[in-house]
Amino acid sequence: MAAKTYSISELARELDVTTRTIRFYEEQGMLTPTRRGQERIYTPRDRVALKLILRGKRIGFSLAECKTLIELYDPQGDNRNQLTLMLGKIAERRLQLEQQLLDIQQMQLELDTAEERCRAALQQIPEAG
Amino acid sequence: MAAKTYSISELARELDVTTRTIRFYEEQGMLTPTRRGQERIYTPRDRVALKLILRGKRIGFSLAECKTLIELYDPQGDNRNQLTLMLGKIAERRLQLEQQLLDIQQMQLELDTAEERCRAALQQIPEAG
DNA sequence: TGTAGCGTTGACGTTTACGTAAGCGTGCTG
DNA sequence: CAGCACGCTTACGTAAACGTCAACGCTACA
Repeated sequence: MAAKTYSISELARELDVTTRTIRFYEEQGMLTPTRRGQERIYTPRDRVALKLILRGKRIGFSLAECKTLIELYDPQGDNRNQLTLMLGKIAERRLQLEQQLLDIQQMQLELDTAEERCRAALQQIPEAG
Repeated sequence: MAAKTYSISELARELDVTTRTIRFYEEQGMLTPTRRGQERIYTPRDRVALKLILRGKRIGFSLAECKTLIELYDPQGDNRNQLTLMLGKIAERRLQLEQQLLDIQQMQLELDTAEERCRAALQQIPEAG
């Protein structure tokens, strides 16, 4: 059974990006859809890669960093060195993610106090019109 | 007692950015140090603002977004509309942070399986030299 | 048959976030 | 007093991440 495939505009609609963006990611070697003639055909695997990219971007990774995320996902590891390198990259990412968690928690705290200040200030205003 | 102040290079060293970057943030209206002649003098408040910017950047906020973070921190709220607007912005940020938490958790899971695959593959390799 | 929708390939434009270099003043210090 | 560290402004350069045409090909369909 042939797995489902997607057109570029299907993917674009579903994941809320432009087709230009998808083609750009391909230019950068982050996606490698097959072709039917000229037309790009995307597999579920391509779709996953694209989602990885977008998720990475949401937490501020550069496209280059997203690319390594895809490499982590792809089972390309064949020799010992590659694999050890890969484990290193993974550990690096973990550290980065943990820093981001701290940053987010810190920001949430700051939003708490900001909101408190706002509400307090609103209390001070009798009943503005 | 006058609070501590900082020179631009002190801040740069401590927070690991270039002086160029600090001046750039000022150009963008995100920092407003006082002057002693030409020289910029930074207060602890400026330092906090800078830290907010850097933290924001680490989790992928644009400088424009970081600027609103600073506004949230600054008690500039004086009239009712401003304050209500501010509360809206705060709520927005919260949603964004929660999405980022989800993204990070998801990535951590993916790193888990990536690491597992790596280790499994390493087991397969007898004892490469 | 034309026109609307989907796809393609260039190629140039734009915004963001700084880097880099030139040229200058200030203040210590060997 | 030469040189170095530190600071300033002005201004051009640049990499990343797309946006925005232009010009074209297929297919369906009213």
